[in-house]
Amino acid sequence: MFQIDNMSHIPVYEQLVGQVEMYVLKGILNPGDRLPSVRSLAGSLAVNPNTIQKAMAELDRKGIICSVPGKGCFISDRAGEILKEEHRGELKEFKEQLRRFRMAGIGRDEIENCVDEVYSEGKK
Amino acid sequence: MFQIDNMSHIPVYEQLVGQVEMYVLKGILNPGDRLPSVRSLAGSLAVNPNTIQKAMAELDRKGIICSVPGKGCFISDRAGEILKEEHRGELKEFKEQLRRFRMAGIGRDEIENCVDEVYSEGKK
DNA sequence: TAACTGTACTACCCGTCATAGTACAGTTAT
DNA sequence: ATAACTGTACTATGACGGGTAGTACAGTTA
Repeated sequence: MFQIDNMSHIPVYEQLVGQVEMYVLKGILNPGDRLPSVRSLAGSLAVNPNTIQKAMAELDRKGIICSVPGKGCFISDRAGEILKEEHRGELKEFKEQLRRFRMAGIGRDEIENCVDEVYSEGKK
Repeated sequence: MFQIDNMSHIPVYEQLVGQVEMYVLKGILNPGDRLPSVRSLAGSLAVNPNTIQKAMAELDRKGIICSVPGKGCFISDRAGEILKEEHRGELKEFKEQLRRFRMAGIGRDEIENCVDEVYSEGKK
């Protein structure tokens, strides 16, 4: 379910956070679902338990999961809601990227093509 | 002309690289233009000369500027061309971002609004 | 000659990422 | 109750990158 890219410049714990969030957005992980334990994840991913715990702590801090000592880590009820709100906030940064594209001479039609392509994926 | 945000998590030398590239794309810096010297920039920006030099080395490596010992650093003839090509390569990453937005429930209309807004800025 | 230019090099500080090992408290099944 | 799990906390260590500090060298220009 999870996989780590050791060659990536992105920290391992951030990769984990990102993958959990992605699975939540995709509906693969749903509220109440239990994540693998810190130690089992550390074993299967060949990563130090502390690194896994760091990812769990971050997810718990954001409200994506709910860590319960002795029981495990569970997807929070508001996980999807929180993530969607977070992405909405990234729209500002998105505009900055668009402005850079425009200055780089990338035409509006090229952008429109990308949007059309992505938002047509998986449609009937 | 240049300014550094010490509170940013982005390395100073990367901020400098980004600003030079931005000015090139905006047409404020043009081929042949001479950048302030390493030491004067270090002084005015209150940054170590080594940090400035690191930015210059990176810009020289990418072909954006041409460093000439004893004379100075000058905007390369192909600077604009190189930057536009670089941004074109980022279209793939742009699509990934779009997919994340779509999964986060951001509608196509919201994206279209952003595109329209950005590509309408500064138009007659 | 003097004052500039870019460049190279070493040394050091600091923060982050990751590992390693230990320990403690809560939960669950036997 | 015991054993085996669960999350959590803590210290110590090593590696790496960003940044500073200082020095030095070679090319350019007035």
